Amino acid sequence: MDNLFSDELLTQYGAKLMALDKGEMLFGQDEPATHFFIVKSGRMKMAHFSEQGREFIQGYFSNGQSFGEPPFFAKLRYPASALATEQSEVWKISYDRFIDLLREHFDIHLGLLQTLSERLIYKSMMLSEVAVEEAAHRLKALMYFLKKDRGIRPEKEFVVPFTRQQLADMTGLRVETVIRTIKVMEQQGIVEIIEGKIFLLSKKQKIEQRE
Amino acid sequence: MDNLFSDELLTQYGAKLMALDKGEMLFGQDEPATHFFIVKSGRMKMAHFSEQGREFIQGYFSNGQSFGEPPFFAKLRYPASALATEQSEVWKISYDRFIDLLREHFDIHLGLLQTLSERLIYKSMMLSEVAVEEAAHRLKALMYFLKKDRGIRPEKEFVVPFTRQQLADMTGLRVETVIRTIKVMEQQGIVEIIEGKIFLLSKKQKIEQRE
DNA sequence: GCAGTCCTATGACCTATGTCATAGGACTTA
DNA sequence: TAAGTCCTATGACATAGGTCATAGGACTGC
Repeated sequence: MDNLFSDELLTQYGAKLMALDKGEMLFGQDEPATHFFIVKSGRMKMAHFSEQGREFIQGYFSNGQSFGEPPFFAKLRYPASALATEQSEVWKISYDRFIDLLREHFDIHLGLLQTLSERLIYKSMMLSEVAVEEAAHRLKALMYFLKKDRGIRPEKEFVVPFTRQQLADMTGLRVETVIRTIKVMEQQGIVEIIEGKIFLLSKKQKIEQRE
Repeated sequence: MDNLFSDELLTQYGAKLMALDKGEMLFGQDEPATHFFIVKSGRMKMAHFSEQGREFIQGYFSNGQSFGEPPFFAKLRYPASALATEQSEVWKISYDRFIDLLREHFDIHLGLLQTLSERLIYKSMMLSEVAVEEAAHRLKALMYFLKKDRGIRPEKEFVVPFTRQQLADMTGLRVETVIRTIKVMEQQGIVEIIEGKIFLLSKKQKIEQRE
């Protein structure tokens, strides 16, 4: 999944490789979407900033993942900004040549449909979580989604690869609330905290812990 | 937009027409997505229900609009339930034949990518709104989106086609909060309330009102 | 024509989470 | 080796919006 494009294919259809330093912005929210992108190396963050400067993280993208497609296909403006969280290389793709690529590669076209579908499901899930659930429920839903998304089997534990600040910015909570809620979840045996790292326990581990 | 499929084409690729009474459920959340659907007549609502019974409306779909594609393409479970809000007819489409349809109709395939892209932008927008903005901002963002989405020109006013309860269920607010917030927005000259209906004013009207 | 349901509306009170202040540890940079 | 910066952590307090109760109007079905 999410490795639909080989470097050769991208070059063949006119994609250009761009280098970004850590912290550098690739595009800003409300700019017209003239291109879309695929991460070759490093990691990109898509985030929205409110007028008061509050950040909401729409997603992280790394090796082989594409981003920025929705406004590109819908011919609209980017709803969020894209920033490199570390030194990164991304392929930059323009419209006409890419439509040719899709026309000539059905499997890629279908794969892209699937990628967008998966992302839509993530957004739907998070939207109903953030809209109606409280802090602990939101955090649990996000962590279990991440675990499943990374292909970790249910019976294994999962080290949450984000800081509390990042979890806060993905769930619409404040960092203090995440810290406090995670602590409560530890007491409830849902997670374990070892040297600051959050371990999401499997059901089996939860039962063992209770004994 | 959103009228990619003719009845003939759908019949040709094995779609079946289903009739639904008002209030009837087409599929429930967490069921495996074996089909996806296109509205022929009437109106469908996609909504998620929390364990406490709180409803969150993911969207409404009517004439020619498709729904249920994301879990269908991602081969996952429906993240929400689909209910008829009035007597409706929907086309029911199964996987294999539909993939053939896409293979043989590039424009429809691309159109579907565009449809999902637009929906992804709506979700991204609502997600950051619900996550970090307060009641009035969320309601404004939703109403302006709906206005634009229905192709109403900015200089024209827009009659919001939803009840306060529906607005609440689309923004994660409570109906009392929506009622109170809309009243404040009326005092601020953002909307006008005539016989209970909410009129979203254009900028021009706002200025006139202030005079 | 009236019982039931949905809608808008408003007052009183409550609470989950935000806000602000402070602090110590780990890591990076100069 | 000191100054920044980011991270986790905790206490005190504030508040937006939720909750609950109540009510009148419009509409629907019987």
